[in-house]
Amino acid sequence: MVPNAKNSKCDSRPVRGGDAVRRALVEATAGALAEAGPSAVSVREVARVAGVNHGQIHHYFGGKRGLLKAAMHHLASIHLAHATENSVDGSIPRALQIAEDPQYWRAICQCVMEGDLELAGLEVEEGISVPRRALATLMTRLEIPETDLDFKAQFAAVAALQLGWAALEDFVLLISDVDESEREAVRDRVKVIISNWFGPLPAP
Amino acid sequence: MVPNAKNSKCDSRPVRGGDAVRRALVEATAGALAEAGPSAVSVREVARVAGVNHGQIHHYFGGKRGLLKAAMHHLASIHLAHATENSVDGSIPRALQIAEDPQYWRAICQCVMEGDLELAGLEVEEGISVPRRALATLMTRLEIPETDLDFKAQFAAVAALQLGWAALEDFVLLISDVDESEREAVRDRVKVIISNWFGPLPAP
DNA sequence: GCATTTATTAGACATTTGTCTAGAATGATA
DNA sequence: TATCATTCTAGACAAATGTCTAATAAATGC
Repeated sequence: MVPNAKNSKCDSRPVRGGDAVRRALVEATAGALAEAGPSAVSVREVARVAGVNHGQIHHYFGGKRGLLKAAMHHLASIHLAHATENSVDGSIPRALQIAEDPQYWRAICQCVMEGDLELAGLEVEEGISVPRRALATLMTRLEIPETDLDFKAQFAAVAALQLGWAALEDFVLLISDVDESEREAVRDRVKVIISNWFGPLPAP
Repeated sequence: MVPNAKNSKCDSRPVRGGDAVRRALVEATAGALAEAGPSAVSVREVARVAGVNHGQIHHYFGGKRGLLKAAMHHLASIHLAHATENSVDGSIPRALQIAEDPQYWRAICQCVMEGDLELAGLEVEEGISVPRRALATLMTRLEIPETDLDFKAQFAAVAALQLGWAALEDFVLLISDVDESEREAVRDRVKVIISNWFGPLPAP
């Protein structure tokens, strides 16, 4: 990675002050986490792009693990804010809203693929993870019995589709022979496929 | 990872002889590649589970990069053998046959997510990668014009579904609230969803 | 049996990693 | 101004990594 990165607000002047340092580190970590996965995050590299001395990580987060958790929590709270905000304004909330927060979902996929389920499942609210909450909402809304295996398979399929899309969009478009000029159109059509998956939802 | 692994045929007696060493290293690497991604592969660890001195890697493969390429090539050739063998016995070949070689597709996903497209796209035959070949077959079989964006979107969606499934099956089942006893049934239903994606295919 | 090639081993080497610390700089408070 | 807590810096440290090599062991060809 080039030392002269495109992250961090200024790059020339180092970041100062407790909150600013915390924020810069968390944001830089979140980016690296979604980009390359937890094990590939280097605390020294993260500190460099955040414009901060690497010793600060131990000071503010206790170590790499604490920094990763803080970054994941940061991404999850952003996503949760988007999700609730979307459901407030009248629009029907869909199964998972992966197209919205690709960084969050990419980070989840990275953690899962590295086997770090603790990190991937950290985004809980009242004991329930974010995707699990979407499932529960959808099932009550559609009045599905809890043991309907057909529905569970449908949900699992659409979850796999959306996670796969979030994590591998570029590659999927590549093997589908979609060039740059067609990307937007194809992406929109895939969104439609996902939206229509369960048919029209009844109003709450 | 525990040093006393479950890999390698014997574990007690070290592997000897050029071909045997090569094979043991490639197989151990393929496993680690699918499990944790290229950057997480340690040549020393791989040599240990293969029952081989780590110096052999430089001797037989020139270094880590060569070993990774050999492992990817190994997985791709297995998959290609399965694919052609399947299309011979009369059954209709489907878009991608991801459920068949999860190790291969997991490895592909790992490479893509780390940004190592060279490694992910190495599985070429006559200049065309494996997934790209599936696309071409399907399009000629269904007589789809090359510029049909709706079809490309359908193909991209099913590719994302299958890749996402291969890479994240455990996690998807987890968030879908599928417990151990339901796994097999749900998995079968998802296979059906994929098989019926493009409707019945005309005979070749 | 001897010579030559191949296979194998153990280790050196530089680099990178995460952790932790002693001390300097900074800022607030009294 | 003097005191104190916070913030920040530079670096030490052990562990792990990929690369490469000199030396030994084994096998092969004559």
